[in-house]
Amino acid sequence: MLHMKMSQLFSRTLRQAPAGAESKGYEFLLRSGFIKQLGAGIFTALPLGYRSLKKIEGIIREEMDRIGGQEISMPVVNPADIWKETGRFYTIDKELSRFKDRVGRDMVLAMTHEEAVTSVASQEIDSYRQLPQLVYQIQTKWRDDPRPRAGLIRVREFTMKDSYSFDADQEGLQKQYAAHYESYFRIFGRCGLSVIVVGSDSGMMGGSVAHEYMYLSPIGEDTIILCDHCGYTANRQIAAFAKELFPEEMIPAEEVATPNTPTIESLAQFLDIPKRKTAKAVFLMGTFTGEDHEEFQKLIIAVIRGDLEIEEAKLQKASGAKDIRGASDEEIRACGMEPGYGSPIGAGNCIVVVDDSAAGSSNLTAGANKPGFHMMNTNYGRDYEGITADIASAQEGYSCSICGRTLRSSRGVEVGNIFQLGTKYSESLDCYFQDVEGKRKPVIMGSYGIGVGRLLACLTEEYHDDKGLMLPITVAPYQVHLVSLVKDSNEPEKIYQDLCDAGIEVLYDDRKDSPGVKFTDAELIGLPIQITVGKRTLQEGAVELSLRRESDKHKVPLSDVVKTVQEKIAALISEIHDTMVIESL
RNA sequence: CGGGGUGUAGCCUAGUGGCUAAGGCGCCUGCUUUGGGAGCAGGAAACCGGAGGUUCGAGUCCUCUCACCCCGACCA
Repeated sequence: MLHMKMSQLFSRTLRQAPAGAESKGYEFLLRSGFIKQLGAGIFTALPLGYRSLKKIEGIIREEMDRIGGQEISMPVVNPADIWKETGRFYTIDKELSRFKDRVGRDMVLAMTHEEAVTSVASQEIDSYRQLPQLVYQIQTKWRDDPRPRAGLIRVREFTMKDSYSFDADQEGLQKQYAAHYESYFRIFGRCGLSVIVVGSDSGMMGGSVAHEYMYLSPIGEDTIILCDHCGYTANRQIAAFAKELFPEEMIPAEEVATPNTPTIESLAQFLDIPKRKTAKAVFLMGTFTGEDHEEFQKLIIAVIRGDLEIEEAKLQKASGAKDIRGASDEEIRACGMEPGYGSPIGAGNCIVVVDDSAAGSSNLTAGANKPGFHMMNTNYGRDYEGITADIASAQEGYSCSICGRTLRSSRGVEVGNIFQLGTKYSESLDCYFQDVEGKRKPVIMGSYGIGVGRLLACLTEEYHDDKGLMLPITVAPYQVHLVSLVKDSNEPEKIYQDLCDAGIEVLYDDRKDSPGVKFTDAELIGLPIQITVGKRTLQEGAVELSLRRESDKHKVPLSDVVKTVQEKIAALISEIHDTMVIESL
């Protein structure tokens, strides 16, 4: 339906914000009657909110179709078999919800659809002639997140656009990846959301190259590291930075009494040395999955120079652990080390990961694994061994690894991501094709997601004032809010019909409420164009037209209403298109 | 999963262990009113999250439990 009378609208506006609406965007989504919460991280989209979501989905469809996507719909409930075959049934923790059907078969609620799509592709694709392929869907996902929060930003049930590319070779994947890279800028641009793209960790998806699209906002849960000079951007989970190393001539290690110095801070102070002359050992318990899918736990010792901090996502990747958590004192002692005075020197059965800051700097003071004692002048390679990797957390103020300038950090919300999956899923689910020479090869895949509800949530954070929402015309539930302040006249009804007949999307406030109520609601819902039909102007044969984002009203003769509105709509749309920034890979 | 908090009508809130649980917004009826959340009159709507317990008596105290929110852990 293009139009709606407010007297008929299913939802209603709230004068007061329900308790628990932390952010403004979320508060207005609730107050304007866009959404309603049903449970933790579970929401109903009411008519207005659903219309906005469908607008966003419409933009996504157009842009996916533009790069050759074919829309499909895959089931939310999957047989667990395919998830067992890829191993994710075992490697993903409680976030993946499982249940048994009546016969006792293991089932899962799909949190993403790599398994399902690869399974179907394996049956459809046999030849290089059928490649490349791109399919997408806009489908419900369930992820039993340990902590939903922030309204629609982080929910358990949500709608996601997920697309999957299938290619015969790496070049093909690159091409589809690049197409998505650009397409996403068009999608977010058309919605009116400015985003930045950052390099990211591939997390549970596996694969190598990945990017995230970030809406920069203090409410974001991710930390982004940026270099304003050379344009380097990355999620902190993988962000690199330039580390200064301090190699020296190695000198013999020496035990030294250091009472009451369980922290780097206290140790450096006690010995009167800079923190960078120390090696910090952080102990974590890693959960690993063996060949037979059996889980086991192993202590991980992460060694890093004392002036830096560990980035757990990097450590997890470097150690190969499926999960990582802080180790208890007992667990540390069980491997022969002393909490607060620990180091990998003489460590028992555990995995040692050494940050290159510690490996590349000499004569560092590390724990002696004896309460109250440290070892001075320890050296990687001589006194202990381990995997070396970058496991340090990038911080604001550090130096850019590319250009050397100072890095900045910002908070961001991930609204989209693109992954180069490679052959992880095609190999495990037997999705092979024959190439020109008749050779059997696994299909090379990519996977690409956009959170639709999260995108709307970000838009409401970006587009509001103290009175309510002011969504861009491309995503607002309706284009025009027609407010009638007159009775005993059928002129508003006529205007309403004329606008509808012209294909304009109108929300018509035909209620018997007072002007104040109507104006306030119009501001709260915040449709981009408002037409007010009042007694005075009507006597002059005119109505008033205003834009939500501006305060001034313009008189428009009755005969010009449709035309003027059409012009305004066109202007607002082209304004969004004109300010769109599209980046290429 | 750890820490903290909140559950009283659709929404926001009040309610020393003591009569029939109170108010505002919203809702219904009637009249009045129509350029910024109107007025008057009348009305409907709550087993006070749930279960136990203490007590002559529990919305109020105790125990357990459930739900939701916030911080952290976690997370595409």
